[in-house]
Amino acid sequence: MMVPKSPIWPAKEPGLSDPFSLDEWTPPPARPAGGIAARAMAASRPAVHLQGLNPEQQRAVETLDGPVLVLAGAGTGKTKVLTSRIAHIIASGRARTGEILSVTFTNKAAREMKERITALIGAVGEGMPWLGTFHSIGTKILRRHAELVGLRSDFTILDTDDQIRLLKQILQAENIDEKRWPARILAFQIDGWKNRALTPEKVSSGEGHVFAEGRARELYKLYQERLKTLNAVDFGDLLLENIRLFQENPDVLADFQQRFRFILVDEYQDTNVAQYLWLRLLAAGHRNLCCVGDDDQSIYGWRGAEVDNILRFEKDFPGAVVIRLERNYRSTGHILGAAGHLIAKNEGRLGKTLFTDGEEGERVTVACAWDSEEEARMVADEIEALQHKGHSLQDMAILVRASFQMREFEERFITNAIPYRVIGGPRFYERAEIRDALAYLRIVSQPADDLAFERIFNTPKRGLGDAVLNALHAYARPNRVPLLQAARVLIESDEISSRARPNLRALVENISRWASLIETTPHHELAEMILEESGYTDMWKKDRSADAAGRLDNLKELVRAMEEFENLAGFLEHVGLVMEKSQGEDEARVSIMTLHGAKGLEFETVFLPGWEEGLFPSQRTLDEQGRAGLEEERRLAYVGLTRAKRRAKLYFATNRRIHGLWQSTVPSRFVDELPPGHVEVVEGQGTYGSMQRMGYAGGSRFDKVNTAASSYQTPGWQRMQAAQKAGFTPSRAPQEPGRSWSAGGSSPRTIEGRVLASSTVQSSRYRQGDRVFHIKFGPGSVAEVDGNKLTVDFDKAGRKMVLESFVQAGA
DNA sequence: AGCGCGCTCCTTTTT
DNA sequence: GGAGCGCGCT
Repeated sequence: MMVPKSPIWPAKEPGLSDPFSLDEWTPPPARPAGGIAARAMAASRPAVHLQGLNPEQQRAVETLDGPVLVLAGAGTGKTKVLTSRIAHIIASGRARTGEILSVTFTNKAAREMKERITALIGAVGEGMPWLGTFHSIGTKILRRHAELVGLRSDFTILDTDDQIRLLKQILQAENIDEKRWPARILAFQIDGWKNRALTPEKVSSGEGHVFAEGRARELYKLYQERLKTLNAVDFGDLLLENIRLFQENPDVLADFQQRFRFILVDEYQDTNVAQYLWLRLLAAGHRNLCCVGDDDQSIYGWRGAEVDNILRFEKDFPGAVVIRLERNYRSTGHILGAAGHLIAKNEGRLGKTLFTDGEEGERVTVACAWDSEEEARMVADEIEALQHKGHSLQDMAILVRASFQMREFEERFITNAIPYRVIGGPRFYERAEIRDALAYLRIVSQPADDLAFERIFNTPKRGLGDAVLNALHAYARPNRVPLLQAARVLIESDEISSRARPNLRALVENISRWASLIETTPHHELAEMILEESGYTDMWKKDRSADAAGRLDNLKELVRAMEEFENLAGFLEHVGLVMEKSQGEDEARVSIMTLHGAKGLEFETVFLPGWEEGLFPSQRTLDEQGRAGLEEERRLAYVGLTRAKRRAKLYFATNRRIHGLWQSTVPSRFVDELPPGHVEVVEGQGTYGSMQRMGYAGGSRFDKVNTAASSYQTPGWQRMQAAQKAGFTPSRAPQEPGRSWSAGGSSPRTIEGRVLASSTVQSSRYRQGDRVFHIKFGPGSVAEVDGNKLTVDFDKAGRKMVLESFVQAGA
C-alpha cells in the first residue's frame, strides 16, 4: 500500500515490534505502580464506564491503539463515546489524566466533558489538565515556552477588537486609505491566512495582492512585528506560534509527543488547517489519535474549517480505523427520514444513514406564511397551542438562519406575552464596559500594553485628546518604549500642553500607584479601587442612558467573578479566552437562536422559519462559495432538522422585507428536497387567507396550495426579468451545473436587493401621483420616485418603499 | 469636545 | 430600514 508522504507521520518501520502495543507498554520509571493495579482491577470487575454502550460505541471506546475516526451522526452519543473512552483509558491504566490530550472547540463543550468524565470516574476527571479548547491548550503550551518564539510568558491575547484597532494604526502609519481598505477586511484576511497556517512569508504573492494594491503581505508582516513588540498574540497566533515552536524546537515537540499518550478531538469536521497541523505534530509520537466528528454537520467553512480534514482522515493517518455511529437516540423516524433524505443530496460526504428503533412520530410540517410577520404569528400560535397541551417552553426553540430574523419573533412574543430567551449575541467580555475595565487591569499589570493604555487614556474623559496621544506616539515610536513610559517622560517636558499635562500626570501616577498595590491587595479589591478612583464607575453612574445601570451590573459581575481566581494574571487569562455571560436559568422560556448556535443542542419541538431561496440557502453563500456553499447550507438545514426530538416545523414566507425593501420570495429548494413521505404540508391558519393569495412560480410540490394566479405573471415581474436580461443580472457566482435558476418555469430568485436597488439609474416609468397596485399592499399612489425605488402611499397599508418591479400600473 | 449629517453596509461566530 | 462610523462644523 502506498503510504502518503508525510514528514510528520512516519510509517511504521518494519521489523520493529510496535512499541505502543499493549503488551510492550510499560509505565515510565517514575510512575507509581497504580497504573498496573488499576488495569488488573479493570480486568476483574465489570467496568462501569462501558455499560450502556451499543456495540459500535463500545468499539469506538475500546479501540485505543492507533488512529481512529469516529463518524458520529447527530444524536448518536458522541459525547458519551468521548467521555467513556477517556474513562476507559484511565481506568484501564493505559495513561494518567495528565497524559491525555483532549481538545474541543468551545469552552462549553470542554466543561461538559469534564463534568461527564467526573460523573464516570470520580474527581480524577476534574484534574484533566489537558482537556480544553484548542486555544486554551495552545496558550498553556505557549506560556511555557514563550521565549522560544520571541514572546514573554505573560503575553496578552488580543481579541478581534484589539486586532482591528492595531491594524487601523498600521494602516494609518502606512498612509493607506481606510475608507477604501478597511481594517476589518484586512483582519479577516489575516485570520484566514492564520487559519491556513500561513505566516507572512508563506502567503503567496498572488494572494497578497488582494488588499491595498498588493501590500497585504507587507501589512501582515508589520502587524506580526507590532504584536511581538507589544508582547501580544491574537487568537490565530495561539496555534500558529505553537506550530512554529514545535517545528523549530524538536526537543520541545518530542517532549509533548511523549507526554500525550492519547489524543482525542471533538468536532473534528470543524478543524482548520492550523489545528490539523498542530494535531498531526502532537499525534506523531504515540499515534493514538481519536477524532470524533460528523462531516454532515460541518457548518463553519466560512471561518476556515476544512471539511476536507475529516474526509481525508484515512489517507492522512494510514491504518486508521473508521467507526460509524448511526443509531440515533434523539429524534423520531419521520424527522430522521426527512433529514437523511435532504443531506443525501450532498455529494462531498462520507455517507451515513441515521436510524432509530423509536417511533415514527409526527411528520415534519411545512407551512407557508404570507409574510414574515404572519410567519412569526403562526409560530407564536403554535407555541401557545403546544403550551395548552402541557408542553414546556423550555423544550421549544426557533432556529433562524440570520439574526435579523429574530426581531420579528421577539416582537410577536412580547405582544403574546410568551417568555423567550435569545441565545447568542455579544458575549460578556465583548461589552464595552467590560473591555474598558479589563484595559485598566491590563495596563496596571502590564505597563507595555499600549492598546490597553490607548483604550482607557481618555475614558472617562479627562481632557486628553488626539494632540496628546500623537505626542506620546511621536516619542514612543522612535525610542521604542511603551506609551505609558512615553507619558512618564513627556509630563516632565513641554511637549504636552499645560492644560493636559496635570491630567496626564494624574493618570500616570494613578497607574503606578495601582501597580504597586498588585502584590499586597487582593485583586478584586484592587479592581474595585481602580474602577472607583479612575472615575470609571462614576462615568456610568452619571450616564442617563437606559443601559447604564446594566453596565454597572456587568462591572459588579466582573469584580465578583474575579474573586474566583488566585491572581490578576490568572483572571486575565480566563477572561480573554473563556469568560461567558452568566445566564440565569430561571423560568421556562422559548429559545431563539441561529442555526449555527444550535449545533449540539436538542429540543422537543424545533421551529425552522425562513426557508426561502436567498435567505436559506443564503444567496451570498451561493454567490461566494458556489456549490460548496450550497452544500454547507444544506448541512445547516440538516443540523436544524436533527435538533428536533419530536417535532420539526418549517415555515416559509412569500414576502419578506430585505434591506428595507419588500421582496417577493419563493420557497427554499431545501423544502422541495424533503421526502414527501415524511412531510406534511399544513394550511396556514393565517387570518388573511394567505394560502389563497400567495403565489410563487415553479414546479414545486407546493403548487397544489397555490390557487391564485402566479404573481410572477405580473407586468412588474416581467419588467424585472427584462431588466435582468438587459444586463442587471445580480452578481452570481458559478452555479452548480444542472440546476439553473431560471429553468423549468422556476423564476430567477433575485434576492439581491442591493443590486436591484442601486444598479439602475434608468428613470422610472412611474411618476408622482401614479396609481399602482402591489401584491402585498394593494392599491396606492406614488409619493416619490428614486431610481427604481418607489415610495408609495398605499390605501390600506400606509406609506412603504417598494421596488418598482413589484408593482403594476393602474388599480 | 460634542453633536449631527451623510455614507456604507447589511449572514453565520469561537477563540 | 437602521446601525455604525468618520468627518466637519460650532
